Amino acid sequence: MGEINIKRLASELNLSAATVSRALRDSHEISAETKARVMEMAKKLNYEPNPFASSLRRQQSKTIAVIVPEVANNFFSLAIKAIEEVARAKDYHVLIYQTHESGEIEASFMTSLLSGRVDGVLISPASHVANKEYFQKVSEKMPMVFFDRDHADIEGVKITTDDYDSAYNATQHLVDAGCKTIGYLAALETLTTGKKRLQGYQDALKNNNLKCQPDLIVSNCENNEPCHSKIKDFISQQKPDGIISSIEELAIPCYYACKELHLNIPKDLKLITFSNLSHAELLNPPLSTINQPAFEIGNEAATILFKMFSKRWYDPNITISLKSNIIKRESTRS
Amino acid sequence: MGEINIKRLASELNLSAATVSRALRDSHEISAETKARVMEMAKKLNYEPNPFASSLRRQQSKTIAVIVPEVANNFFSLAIKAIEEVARAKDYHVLIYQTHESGEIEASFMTSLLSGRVDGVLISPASHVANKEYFQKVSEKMPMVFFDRDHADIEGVKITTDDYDSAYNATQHLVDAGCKTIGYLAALETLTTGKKRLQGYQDALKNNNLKCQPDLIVSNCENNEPCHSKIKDFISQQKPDGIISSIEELAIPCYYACKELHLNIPKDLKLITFSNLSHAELLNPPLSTINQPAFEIGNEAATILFKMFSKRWYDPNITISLKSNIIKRESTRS
DNA sequence: TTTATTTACGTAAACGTTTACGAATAAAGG
DNA sequence: CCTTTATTCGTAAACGTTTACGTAAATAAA
Repeated sequence: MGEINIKRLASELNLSAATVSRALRDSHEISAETKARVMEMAKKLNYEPNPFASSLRRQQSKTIAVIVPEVANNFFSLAIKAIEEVARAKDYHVLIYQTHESGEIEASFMTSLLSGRVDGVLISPASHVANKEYFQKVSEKMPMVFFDRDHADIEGVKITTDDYDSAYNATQHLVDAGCKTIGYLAALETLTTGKKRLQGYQDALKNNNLKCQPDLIVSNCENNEPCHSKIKDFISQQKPDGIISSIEELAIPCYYACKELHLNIPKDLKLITFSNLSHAELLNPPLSTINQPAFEIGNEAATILFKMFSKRWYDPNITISLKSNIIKRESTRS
Repeated sequence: MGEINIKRLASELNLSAATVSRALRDSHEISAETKARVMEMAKKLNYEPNPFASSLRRQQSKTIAVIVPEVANNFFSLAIKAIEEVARAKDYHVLIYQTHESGEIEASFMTSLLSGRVDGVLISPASHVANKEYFQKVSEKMPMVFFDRDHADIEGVKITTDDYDSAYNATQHLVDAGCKTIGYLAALETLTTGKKRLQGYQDALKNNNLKCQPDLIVSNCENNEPCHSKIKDFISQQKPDGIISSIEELAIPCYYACKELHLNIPKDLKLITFSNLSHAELLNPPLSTINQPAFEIGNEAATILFKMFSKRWYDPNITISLKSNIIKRESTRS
């Protein structure tokens, strides 16, 4: 029977395609009676307008892109959940891209978006950064919002958390719990996010007159396998009595390392981590966490993006910081 | 300076748009020399072909849709991770839709896909089912693959796990551990997935000559808040010494309920659950799980979808079952 | 040499919408 | 009565590609 398009729909109704188009878009130029006829016939024939023709003509895609390092991550999956909900409410579609922390992949995605495939971008940049100039290019062409992660040297709208404060407070919490030798598991070091967390940790140490030795900081530890032994070595050699982990993925190995080293959490070693683990309460021992408002970040970022679409947002260079929530549990009990 | 399109690119090169288009697509009709010139200029001008014009003309979108109940879920986020990777390798784009278990939302997404916005669909259907006829409509129009969840009365390509066997084996495991009164936390009851799990549980009980009372089955428990008290009431009233949970979301409340009821896992109550919790090992006590190969399911589903695109897949009605992995931990120790 | 074939490119139509412009009718104003 | 304005719809161009078809030149076959 062939596909049903607006011309066929129009001819069924003895109308022009223009009139049908306008009726479907509820234009004031069309009489109520005609609109009703069009709607009815459209429903009857299961007419679905071709989005590509529409996007081509109108120069807008009704689609946004979400670029994240990984989907399978407690934080990002929650943020995506929120973003999809906001988009759906606006009848927008959501394209998902994973960079796997690669700057090259990120660059390839971003430049492909220059084609106009999307009306806007929500991005949490990869930690392995390549060139960065594509950020500029994309944001010149369409609204773009950074969420959670960002680069200090790139302007734009950014939704982050209070990374400095929460790292500072978490470290202070360890100090208050009696820790004297506090290790830091670093990550995202190329990003503002990671830098601020590290700075919060270091400043907290200084303000408590605790030494801030470089060998208390474990870096370059974001791949999986070597990570565990690196952390285990760190614990057995430096013998920290407290650890703050800048990402969840580095805190989990601590549990295993402590088991293997027969160290008790929190007696021998107290542990707190940035995390969106939903069951931290049920771990053995319950894990103290710096909980980022992942859903709220996604929600806020998407909401602002849509405001930018409708020109109800004017500040092209602002950072909005949402508060993280430190939840003290058994793993940092003094 | 205006947007750079194929016509401008062509005029820069003193070529026709047709030649440029063919060169960019590496057509044999174009000389190597011309191709090189075109490529160079395209790169120089940062030319990105308009995907809508291309999709409109070629009648294909280079995009697939993934419809899931939730993104923020250990299972689905892993599956999506795999799907995105497969899609990226094929230069395809991935649209994400969340149904929140609503059949109406699902129906609305599916019918909107009839517009041709995507070349194929990967779907894990909502548990609250509405009409179902849209499954037929969509699969008539484009390749579609069910993953994890499916409806028995709908034909199609389905990638599932061995729900019956794994539920049976998990129940048997509880029996072997000495359980006599084994409760079942039901979910997904409208789906084949849920029915098979329940059947596996029931058959295992029968084959072990254990009574299979209806009041050992907790149903309609997929919303969050009422769920906890329902499970707590169930445990305190029916006093099961073993529980198998058909989804992770129902197992977690058991931990809290047992705490509140001062019951010890596994001494008073043994617990095993379908789950993709990555840190089940670290829970208190470590949780026995029926681990579904989420990544592999996503990978397999996406791979088959692409085979369907290229007509290298012929069976329109087949169910491929991947094996789940039962991991016995402290929570079911006898 | 003539004819057939291949190579390399151009012309123009097509994909299915949307919208600027125009026109016809009806209503209102003078 | 004529003129203006509002209402409602149609015509045709435009969005940026792709591709069927045609063609000129070069090469091969005869």
